[in-house]
Amino acid sequence: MPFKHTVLERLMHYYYFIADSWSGDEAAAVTSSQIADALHMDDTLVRKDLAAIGVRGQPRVGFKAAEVLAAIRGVLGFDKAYNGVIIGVGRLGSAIASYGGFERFGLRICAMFDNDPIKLGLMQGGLVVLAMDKLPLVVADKPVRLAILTVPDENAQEAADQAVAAGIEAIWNFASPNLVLPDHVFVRNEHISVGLAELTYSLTHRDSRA
Amino acid sequence: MPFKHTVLERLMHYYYFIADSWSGDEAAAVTSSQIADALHMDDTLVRKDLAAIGVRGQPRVGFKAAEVLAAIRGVLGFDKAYNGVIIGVGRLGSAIASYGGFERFGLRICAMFDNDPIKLGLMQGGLVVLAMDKLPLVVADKPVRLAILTVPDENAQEAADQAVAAGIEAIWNFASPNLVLPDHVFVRNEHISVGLAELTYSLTHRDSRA
DNA sequence: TAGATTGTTAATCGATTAACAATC
DNA sequence: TAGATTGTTAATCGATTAACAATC
Repeated sequence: MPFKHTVLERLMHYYYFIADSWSGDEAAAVTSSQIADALHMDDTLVRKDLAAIGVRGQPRVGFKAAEVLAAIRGVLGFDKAYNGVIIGVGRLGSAIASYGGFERFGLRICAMFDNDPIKLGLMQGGLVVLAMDKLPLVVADKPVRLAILTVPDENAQEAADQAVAAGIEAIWNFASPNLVLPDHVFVRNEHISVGLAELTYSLTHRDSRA
Repeated sequence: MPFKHTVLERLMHYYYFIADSWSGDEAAAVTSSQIADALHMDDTLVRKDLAAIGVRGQPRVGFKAAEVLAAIRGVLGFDKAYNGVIIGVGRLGSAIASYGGFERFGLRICAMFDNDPIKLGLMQGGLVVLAMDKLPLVVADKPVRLAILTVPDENAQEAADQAVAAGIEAIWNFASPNLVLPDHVFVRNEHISVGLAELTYSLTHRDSRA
């Protein structure tokens, strides 16, 4: 069942809302309209989404919070462990390395790579910086499935090619260029400019609203 | 005309593709199918989008690249200047401060704020770090319309409230919590976990593909 | 039981694609 | 002119919402 991007987004929102408001009580229930109200959406859509991931509710009661959380973790893959590496130890790469929130979702950053000799060996968020030619070894050894790409734009394609050659299956691309890669490699682009476009658009057109 | 998010994304993609492949020749043209092929989409949709932002093409020739670029800049607001501030001088805030790519889209970062006394006065990307109580002065003085929020999750709501009280019109939220703010404030959430969800989902279900 | 909530079918809505006439 | 490409209407598709019977 190929989920569209927005469904994943919604599941993530459900997850945060339920996790945040959950007492920890195994039997605690949440209704589709509680979720819908909090997220400003239709309750039917919430039930559809939950049905799609195999959660059954109870009439007059709602859905067991613990069950919903577990189902979302399962579908999104948070209950499995993945190794990831960061390629490009600039400011952004360092910031991501020091972010501790990935483990909660099953992602473990296990190494950082950079070609700048000055950065080699440097500790960043508890990780040593290795030279790019060590990438294939590390990928094969752990094994590593995900590469987080935080290199300068002009190096993005080459670094991505090296990652794919090493056996990486998915790339989280924080550089601007759209990478040209084999179809079997999954790419998620995190271009900052898309968010920026939405913001400048809203600022430009806000006078005409309300 | 309230554009949906995805339309803005597409316009941004058109912009990058045309800007990258453009010779600089004022008369150079690009056809809807050139754009569509490069971006793996239908050429009719490209023409619809371009028509929606008021660009007229020429049969047998295509659309003038320079005209399309100018129209997109106009719609997205890249041709106007905005001041922005960064609130929260952690690693991510510093990384954003040192990113030089915003000016191209009309956004100028003009100050950074943090409550940690150790960070005050520190230079980051050419900007001095100021205490949060200076925020209203700076916002009113420049004036500043956008706040980039890179504080720890637990301080996000409070910092957002202060920004709104100071007169900020839009917030670019890099923290996890969904902010509760007045309707007139535009919020763009940049939760890292949405991208992460897409990646772990793709890694979990990749075996069943192809 | 009565009534709140789920689960599901049908209707609606909007966005994308197909078809094709108009244009240069 | 012939033919490539635009512009636009009609058809399709998929996603969201409405309606309501089933359930506990």
